Amino acid sequence: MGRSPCCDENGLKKGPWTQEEDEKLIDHIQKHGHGSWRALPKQAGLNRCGKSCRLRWTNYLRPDIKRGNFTQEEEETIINLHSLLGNKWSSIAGNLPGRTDNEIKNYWNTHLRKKLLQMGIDPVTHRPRTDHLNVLAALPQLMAAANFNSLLNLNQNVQLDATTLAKAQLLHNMIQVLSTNNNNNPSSCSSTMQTNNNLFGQSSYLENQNLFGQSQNLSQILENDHDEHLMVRDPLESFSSPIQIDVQDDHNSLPLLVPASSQESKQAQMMIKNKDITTYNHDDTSNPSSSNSAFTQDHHQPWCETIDDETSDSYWKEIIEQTYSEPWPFAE
DNA sequence: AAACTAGACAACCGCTGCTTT
DNA sequence: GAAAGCAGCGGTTGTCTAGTT
Repeated sequence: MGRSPCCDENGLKKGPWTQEEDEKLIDHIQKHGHGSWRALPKQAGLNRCGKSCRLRWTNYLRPDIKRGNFTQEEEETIINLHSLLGNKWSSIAGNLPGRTDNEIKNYWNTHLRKKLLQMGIDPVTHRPRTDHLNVLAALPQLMAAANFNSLLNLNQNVQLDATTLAKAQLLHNMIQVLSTNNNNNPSSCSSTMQTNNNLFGQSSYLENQNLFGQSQNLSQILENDHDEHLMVRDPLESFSSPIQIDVQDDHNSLPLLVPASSQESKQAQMMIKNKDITTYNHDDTSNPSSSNSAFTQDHHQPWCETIDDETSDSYWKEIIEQTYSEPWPFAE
């Protein structure tokens, strides 16, 4: 497709538009429509390329453009759609009347992306960040209080090398944190969750995405009993009882931001394509496979795969070093 | 008051896909 | 079927402004 860019032509003005240029463009389009963008500048008496005119019109001068701050509803829609569509800004903009792809893209990059990062959510995958610095942000204080000696005592009858022991201890403490947050006091959850609540006024996103993402991150040690609670098998189960975590089935919660399966993702994209976004509801009880159980059983699979792939020694070395703020004590 | 920095957003650039010739 | 033309998309850059030192 060999074609030289239209803006290669010499002498055409670039940069910010003046009011006079805006008026010329608006006047011409109101009278004649834009027709061929390539031909428009000449017809309108503008020393610009057609591309520049099109962008100026679609992103700024169009009369149906909505100005002003994004509402919370719009924010949620963008995040939701972004989790389904990725950086398909024009598709996202198609579901937000009055907003342009450029505006949404800018808003994402300057606001929403940061918000998600602060919440410990990867803005690309819409899953808990895997850099474990954030995932484990709440751990250090608890780790300090952890009774490592008791673990050693408990392990006296088991042959474990130091590395395995450290891994087990870390998992053990992570589960303690998770079970504490869930069993004792829902309001005393991690700061990450509180941040999330502040953003959306609801906690469901994080309950689905982050907290249980963490639980399911430990897939090798968890067992889902397919009811409304998760049976957490402690990695050191020979030394302690399984921990039960209650899962609130909040029907008033926001829809899941990430489809439970690739099939569901396709379904969502189809609906968006058909401008039927409002009908996309993960909690559709008429279809059991799309209910929350889909999340708890299927959705976590990629996340588990991730952790499975990362259970190398280097991965653990990094986690343990960061958690204990000490050098890896088991260097080869 | 000047210099510097960071955030926000408008605009540009290069590429892609569709349509036309 | 190939080449050319075009509009649109997404990533990136440039510019402006407000806040900080």
